[in-house]
Amino acid sequence: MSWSDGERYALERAGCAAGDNVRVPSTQRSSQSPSPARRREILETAARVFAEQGYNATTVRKIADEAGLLAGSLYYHFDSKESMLEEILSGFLDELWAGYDEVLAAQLDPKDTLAALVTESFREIDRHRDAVAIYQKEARQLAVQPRFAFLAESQRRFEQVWLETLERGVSAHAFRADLDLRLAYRFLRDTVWVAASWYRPGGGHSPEQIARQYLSMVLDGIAVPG
Amino acid sequence: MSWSDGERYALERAGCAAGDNVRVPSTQRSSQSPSPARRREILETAARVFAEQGYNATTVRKIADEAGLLAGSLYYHFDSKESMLEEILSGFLDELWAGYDEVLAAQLDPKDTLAALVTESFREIDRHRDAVAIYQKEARQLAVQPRFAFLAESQRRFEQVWLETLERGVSAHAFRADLDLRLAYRFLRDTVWVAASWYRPGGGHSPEQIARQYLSMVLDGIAVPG
Amino acid sequence: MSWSDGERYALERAGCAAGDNVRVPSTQRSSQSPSPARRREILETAARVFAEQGYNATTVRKIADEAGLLAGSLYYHFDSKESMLEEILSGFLDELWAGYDEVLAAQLDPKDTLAALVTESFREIDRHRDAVAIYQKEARQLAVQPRFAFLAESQRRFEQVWLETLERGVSAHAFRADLDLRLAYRFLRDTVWVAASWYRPGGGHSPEQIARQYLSMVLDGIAVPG
Amino acid sequence: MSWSDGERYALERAGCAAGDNVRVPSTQRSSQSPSPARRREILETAARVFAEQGYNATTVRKIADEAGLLAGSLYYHFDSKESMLEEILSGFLDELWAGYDEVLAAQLDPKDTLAALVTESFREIDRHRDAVAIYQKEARQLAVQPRFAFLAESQRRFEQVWLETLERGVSAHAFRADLDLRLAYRFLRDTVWVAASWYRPGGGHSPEQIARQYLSMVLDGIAVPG
DNA sequence: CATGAATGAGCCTTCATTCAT
DNA sequence: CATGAATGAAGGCTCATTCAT
Repeated sequence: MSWSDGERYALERAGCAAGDNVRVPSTQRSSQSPSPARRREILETAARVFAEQGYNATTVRKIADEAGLLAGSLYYHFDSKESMLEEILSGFLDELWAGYDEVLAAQLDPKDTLAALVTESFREIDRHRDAVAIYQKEARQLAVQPRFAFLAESQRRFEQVWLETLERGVSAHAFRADLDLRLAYRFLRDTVWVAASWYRPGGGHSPEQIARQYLSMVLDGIAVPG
Repeated sequence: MSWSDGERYALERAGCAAGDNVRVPSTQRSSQSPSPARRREILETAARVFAEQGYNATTVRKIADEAGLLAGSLYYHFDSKESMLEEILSGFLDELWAGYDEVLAAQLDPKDTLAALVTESFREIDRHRDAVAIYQKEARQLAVQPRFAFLAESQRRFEQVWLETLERGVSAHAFRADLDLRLAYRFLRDTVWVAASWYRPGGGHSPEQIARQYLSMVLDGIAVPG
Repeated sequence: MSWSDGERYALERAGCAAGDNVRVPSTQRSSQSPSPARRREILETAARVFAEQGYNATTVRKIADEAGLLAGSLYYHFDSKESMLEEILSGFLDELWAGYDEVLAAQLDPKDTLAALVTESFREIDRHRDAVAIYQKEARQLAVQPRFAFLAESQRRFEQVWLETLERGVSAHAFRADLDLRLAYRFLRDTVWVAASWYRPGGGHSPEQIARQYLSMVLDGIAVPG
Repeated sequence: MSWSDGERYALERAGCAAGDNVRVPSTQRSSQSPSPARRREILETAARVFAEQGYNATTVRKIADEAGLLAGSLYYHFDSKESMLEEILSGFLDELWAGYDEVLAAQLDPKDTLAALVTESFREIDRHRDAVAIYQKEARQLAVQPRFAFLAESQRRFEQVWLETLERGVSAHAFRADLDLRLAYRFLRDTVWVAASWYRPGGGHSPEQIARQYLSMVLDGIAVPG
């Protein structure tokens, strides 16, 4: 398998200019504007603990301990445990969609689009490992709550983007015609995102390297053999 | 892609004679001796709710409600919420290993072994959908507890079996030689098990059909072309 | 001043057959039906403590202590601290309106109606002293909450009943024509209900005796006529 | 009913020279020396919010918000939330007693004294509406605390003054001899002060007008004399 | 077998208060 | 004078678990 220009484009893309976001974050600094540094620090701590122990199993005390303050003090920065979760997830999704939108705007051919999306996904896993892990574990249950409706919306758009790409690929004879596309979509989606459960940033493989390997396995499976 | 004898063997296997279990369940009828029927009924209810809402988010009262008794009454049948979880997971793993062991005992060639393992996995997903979903979500955190050491042990053996199969396949020139085998292992493992998160028993596709599709995607990716 | 038949009717009325209630209590035993005895016991304790210390200043621990159980155990009987408050207040208002409705149904002349209403009020103070005290102190702030809308509704009907009685009395030349009726209404209303703040059941005066004295002052004044 | 000289005296009295205070306020400028203007502004805000929401239900942050500073900044001006309350209540009582003392010093006859006291009370309601409302709601619970002993002391003196006036009136055949004086005292006291719960300064009626109406009802009753 | 009632530990959250800047 | 950030003590509530009946 050799890399097309499109794939190269995707794999080399470095900057992440914000495209049109999927949603406007409802938590734009809950009315106050406390020091963003401390705030982000706490949020990253929360994300890590949520990812490690699960959202429900995580106590705010634990977060506070790890962040070096008392449980009550968290509430100076955040409205609630849930609002931390919301901010973590929406922050991740916003960036993800910024990346995806840029890929889509490039109007690559189906195979290159798929490669670029996969690569972008691994980049997001690299950048938001904790958020992705949380997302994997909690999204299904959260999505039914009005507050987390943006998760459901994101899932919907996600499916649409990937399915369209697959369909375009089938039409263009880039992907096998005998695929059950919904199954293939799930296969791809899970295959990529579950990686967050074992991926460790800075662990020998760059996101791009992993993406390349995954693509090699995945693509040569669903591509029309040549 | 055509099906080898080994694959056919795997796909047709119906019975599930218990092979040598990985572990002896410590919870064989927690000291009382209630009607096994009611007991299983409750356990299945618990599994369903655990799978739907997550173990932590599930209250013992919710289980009781769905099973048609009061929360306190559960403790006649089970020692604790945790012991229900343990029984659910160990029951699933015991059956899984019974299936795997039978496959391994057949000493098929690498490609057929892999096919048979994948097929067996989808059969277990079909039979223990809730348990698999719970396993996916909770195993990592549970495995560190002594009580759930059998999870870690199972994971270890799981990795060993799959890696060996892959290695044998590379040696036999059945699988591509340029694979990062650990990556390929994770890829396979996740790809198969995550299916539990969307699979619905009796939903148009039999486990064997899904297995075949997955194998088609996966195998033609990792198989040596040509 | 001598007592008319109507007043005598009011003062002698003993039984309290439930007329048409103002509202259906939304808290009809929150889905369970735990022993009504213990439930009422706790509720009376809560009412007493609320009346003594104020609703906000009362901790559920305090209620539990006084009722002889642990704080958490209250939640077996009640959904929340607020639901106890609701039940206390609605129970009182339901009985009050049962009494008022019976008085109104008797279609007495204005002066007798007023006397009967005042007497009935003192009877309710006697029976629901704590509830009345709570009502006095908290109603204004509670009434704006949807959950306690029945308070506002009751106040509205209350004002209507009393104002009508006063107006009929003025028309019938039973009450002075030079009164500011809204002022007189408030005067009467407060005068009667504030008594709950100092009234002690079984303290020498029966509700009927106190009602008689109050009526004497309200109707005829404290000054020596002439 | 016509107005005696004494009543006229009472109704026309405008100035409010401070007589001998009941107590020396312990909070005279809590150790700092901030601008008295800002201080009073904050105190009035606090009084308003206390009156609206109740002392316990009022957060120090709410006061700060309404006063246009941060919660912590209040502590530059005041020692504590409680000290604000104390200052509000003592300020009101000091002025009230200044007025009462002046009335008493005039040595009017019982009926005129009573009229003057009532009128003075309505004037205080007009001037210190919030403080009176707070007093009504919180005094009972506060009075037991050493810090608020001045409330109990004031109540004691209050009762003494009114009871004496009533007794003098009965002796002088100005008031009915068949009254239960303690009951009459409570009747009068409540009747007057509860008005604070609905009185709105600048709402059509001057304090003197309301006082006149109340006196008319209290002294002569609402019934047409027979 | 099941219920009703209670326990007690722990959770999220609130809030008066402090204090360095 | 005021702010930003934190403290620490409660407070309301949940929930797994127990146990007499």
